[in-house]
Amino acid sequence: MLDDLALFVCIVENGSLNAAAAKLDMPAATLTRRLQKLEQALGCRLLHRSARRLIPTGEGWQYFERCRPLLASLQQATASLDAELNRPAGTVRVLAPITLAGIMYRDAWASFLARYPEIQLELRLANEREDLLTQGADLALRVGELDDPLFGQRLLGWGHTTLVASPDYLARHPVLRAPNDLSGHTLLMAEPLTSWRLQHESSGERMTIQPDGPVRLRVNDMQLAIEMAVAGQGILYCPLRAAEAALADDRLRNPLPGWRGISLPVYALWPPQRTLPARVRVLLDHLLAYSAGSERLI
Amino acid sequence: MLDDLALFVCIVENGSLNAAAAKLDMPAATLTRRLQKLEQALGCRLLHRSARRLIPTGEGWQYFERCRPLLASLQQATASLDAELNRPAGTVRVLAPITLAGIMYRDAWASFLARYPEIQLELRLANEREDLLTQGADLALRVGELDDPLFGQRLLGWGHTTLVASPDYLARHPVLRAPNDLSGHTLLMAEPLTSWRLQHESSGERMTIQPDGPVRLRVNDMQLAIEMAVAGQGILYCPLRAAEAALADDRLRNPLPGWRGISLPVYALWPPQRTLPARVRVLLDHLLAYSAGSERLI
DNA sequence: GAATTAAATTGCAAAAATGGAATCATGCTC
DNA sequence: GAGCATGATTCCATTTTTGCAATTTAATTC
Repeated sequence: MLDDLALFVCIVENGSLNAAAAKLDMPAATLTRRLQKLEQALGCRLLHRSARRLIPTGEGWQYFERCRPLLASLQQATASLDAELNRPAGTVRVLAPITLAGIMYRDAWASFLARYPEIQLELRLANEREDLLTQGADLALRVGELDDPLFGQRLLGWGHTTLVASPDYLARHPVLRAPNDLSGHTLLMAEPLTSWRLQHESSGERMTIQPDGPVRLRVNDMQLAIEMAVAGQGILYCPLRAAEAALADDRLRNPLPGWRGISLPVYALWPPQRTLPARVRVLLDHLLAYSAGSERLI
Repeated sequence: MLDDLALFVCIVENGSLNAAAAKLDMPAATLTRRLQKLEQALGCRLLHRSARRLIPTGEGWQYFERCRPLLASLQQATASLDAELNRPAGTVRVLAPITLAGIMYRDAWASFLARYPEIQLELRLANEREDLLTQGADLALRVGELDDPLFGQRLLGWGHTTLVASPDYLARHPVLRAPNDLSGHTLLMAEPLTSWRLQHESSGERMTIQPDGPVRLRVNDMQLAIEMAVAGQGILYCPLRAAEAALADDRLRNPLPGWRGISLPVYALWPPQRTLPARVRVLLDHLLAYSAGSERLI
């Protein structure tokens, strides 16, 4: 109906069925019939047509004048939207765990923003896994294995974890020899790393510790947790990357030599759709390149 | 495409395919498929849909926001136009011979205008038969038989004609006994009555005279021609109705007793279309009623 | 006035859309 | 956590629409 109206407008604009047919790249026969259908639907004749002339009726003119600007706006709107959506511009909404985004990918956001000045990045950080669809997000970063096979996903890299404590703390407390020794220590818990999963470096043996008893501090800010560890307040299980600087200059050490935290896969996840909008596509590519650049060690 | 977009907007407005299907009175299956087709055409997903949820994507929201107001305007425009065109309002353009409209139907226009205050009447008067379509006219009045069977037509009545001359003129000139006697007289010709067609009242015998020789005055204004006849300038062939008043008070007489001008059919003619717009319909009805009221004697 | 020609329309086979029923998926209740 | 109920999707017979070619129509030219 609206499409037929658009055809009618095109016919009037071009002055004949054949001209409109050429412009629209469809047979004139179709135009005739759809015009007839439209006239029937509207209950009035729109064009007086004979083999040689094509003259709008009074009704035809009225419909033409009233509908043409609106139809033109609509077509322009869809065309410009189409162009916009196929250009890396607009808002990209990303869901990510707080620490992952705030520490591991901090530089990735910065370079992304610098590279795509027309994209507005909206980071919605939360340690809880939120629903991509209800949040209206374009992309999510997830740590750990994914369960939804319908969603698009790519492995970005691996997030390494480690136990840390300050030399000061270690000097004041019993030496750790095995993971179970942790139960005698003061522990700091940084969400969302509530399960401490360790792996023996040579044997590959794995252990999972649920530090539920003697936790001195539980905080959902990784930076603060690390500062507390540096301050000698206890042993912390945290992303390797977050503690890198402190480990490098010996403000923190691994309290359990021979053991390290396991590595968790970091995935990018997006809603099921065949083709990703350009603005999301370029972010994904950027994140992939960034992860590869840091040797997938996050 | 635009129709599909309208469907999409309706789906978003109603929150689900089934709700939209109910409102639009079409099966949900159709909605699904046309939505899929639209998404394919636009090259992006518009709605995240699962069995229980229906959430517009970023693209979906953009299309929705941009297109909804335009689509609403369009639908409203067509709806209001539809209502308007089915109401006796707007402009009616009428083609008619000058004398017919100016003298015979003068009162009809007046009463029509009084009765339909919302109609603008546009009378395009010309003695030449002009093309309804190219003139963009809704209705034409035509005197004499019509030849185009495709156009809509109705007989409005009969236009009687007559010969007239002033008593003064008749006293100064030889008495007429038969039509051929006209050739000895001074003749006044009022366009478009260039063929003088006479009929014997009792025998029905018909004669056509082409007064090409001795025409004193040829004018395309009937009123002026009559005034010249009243002034005794010659014999005039004119519509009976135009001379009625002068005949009644003996300023004019029939110069050829026993003969009268023939009667010509007066038709209303309109472009081929099944249903006439309301504003034209009421004018036609009005003219028919007017003609019947004057006993079809014009 | 007859032939020409450009344009709209129609006929027919093929392709596409439709409508109703069955199926599949998933959030909600018990 | 299993069953239920709702909503999207798919299947298939039917109707509608399309595309091409042939036909008709009417203005223009010779």
